[in-house]
Amino acid sequence: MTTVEEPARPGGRIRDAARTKAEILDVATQEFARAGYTGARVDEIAARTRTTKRMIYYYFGGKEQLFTAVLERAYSVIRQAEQELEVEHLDPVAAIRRLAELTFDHHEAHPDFIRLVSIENIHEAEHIAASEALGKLSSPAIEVIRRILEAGRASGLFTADVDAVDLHAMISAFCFFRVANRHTFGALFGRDLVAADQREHYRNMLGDMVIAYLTADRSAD
Amino acid sequence: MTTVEEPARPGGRIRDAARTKAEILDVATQEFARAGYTGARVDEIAARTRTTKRMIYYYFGGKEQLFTAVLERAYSVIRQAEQELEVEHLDPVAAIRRLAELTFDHHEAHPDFIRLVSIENIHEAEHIAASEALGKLSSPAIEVIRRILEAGRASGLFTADVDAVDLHAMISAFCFFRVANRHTFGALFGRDLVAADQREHYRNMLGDMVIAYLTADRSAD
DNA sequence: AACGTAATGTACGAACTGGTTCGTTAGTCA
DNA sequence: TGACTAACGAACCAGTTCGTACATTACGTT
Repeated sequence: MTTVEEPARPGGRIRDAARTKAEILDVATQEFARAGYTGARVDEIAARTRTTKRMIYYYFGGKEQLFTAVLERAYSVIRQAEQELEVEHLDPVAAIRRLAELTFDHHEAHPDFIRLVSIENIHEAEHIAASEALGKLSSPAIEVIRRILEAGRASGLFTADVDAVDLHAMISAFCFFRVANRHTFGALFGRDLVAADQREHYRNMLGDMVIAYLTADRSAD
Repeated sequence: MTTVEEPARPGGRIRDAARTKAEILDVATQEFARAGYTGARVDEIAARTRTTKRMIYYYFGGKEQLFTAVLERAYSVIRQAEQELEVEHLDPVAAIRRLAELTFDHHEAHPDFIRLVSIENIHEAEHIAASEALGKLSSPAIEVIRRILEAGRASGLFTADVDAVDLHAMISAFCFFRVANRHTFGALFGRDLVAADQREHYRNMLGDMVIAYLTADRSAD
């Protein structure tokens, strides 16, 4: 992730707290994502690092806190990406579609993050709850959605009175499922949801779905 | 799940292979869903059974095969529920909405199954792949969807040329996400997607979304 | 240059965990 | 009724895993 590649000074150990910490986090992210929280091995993480297991306990305290730190950094990467949303200049329909596509792309580009979230849910989000950094700090994307929805309603393009968090859930659900359940879905239905030649198809499907929902005539219900 | 409660004959051990196997599967389902594959403890499963760890190895061979057996039975429960779909007499719009609601209800009613699927995806569906019973045997729900879509297109109600498997993915994504990611979503956005008083809201939202997608005017794109 | 502290490495141990060995009992069939 | 086998239980074992005690070294400061 944030790996700062430094030319490994040969012979003698180097002292670089920041690099050591970052390297541990990088490897830990991979290992936790690969095998789950319980399946991840502290020894394995240490072995794939230029430092030793001792340092994991020195810097993070233990396996549990290490996993929390991994989650915190993984979420901060997403937050950063969401900050860069520049959709104010677009019309509401295009803005929402753009937002959905960015979410789609981000999920596809970060399968490790998706796995970490799945794992954290198995553990009922206890690490997020224990984290001061992550607690109740909602995504800035919600604010963006809220403003787009407001503009869409004002201009009469959006018929429905949709909540921003709900719309975020709808978009995330589609993107998350496609990546997270790729394997069981593929095994059971013989279709790879993340196949490269299907990418545009599903990306359009998501946009169509969201726009259809927001602009649908709900009077017939 | 399929627990057959028998009055525990006091004193002396009883011999009932079927019941012992079923009881092991019941407890194993809970334990695997609770802690994940690696986190689940064979000793713990045995302890919560009226039999011993020896029997787990006697009947299933090992932890891996036990988990596979748990998955097989969990999926068979869903298959059975899907078989009972009676939507042929409904008009296409009502039929799709009905199907979506049944999926919604089933996911909500079986959170353990959702967790097992999440866990199996972390392990890249290797157990499903190793299972002869589950391999490439697609859900009967797909056939139902295909017939409804056909009728919908024929009557001119559905504008889009949507694939049955894709629509199944769309519906599942919403239902799955709501249950599977309940905890992280709740921690991050302060909203419980599975709260009882929000149930109707999300159930309607799913139906509206799917119908909007299927009946939308796609000519403007 | 001496020194103090942050950073690092080695070796080890106690508890746990999946799996097995060996022996026992209940039911059934000739 | 006696013997044969499926079903079962207790104890145990070998490998693993998180975590720590102790020793050591690099680097900034004075």
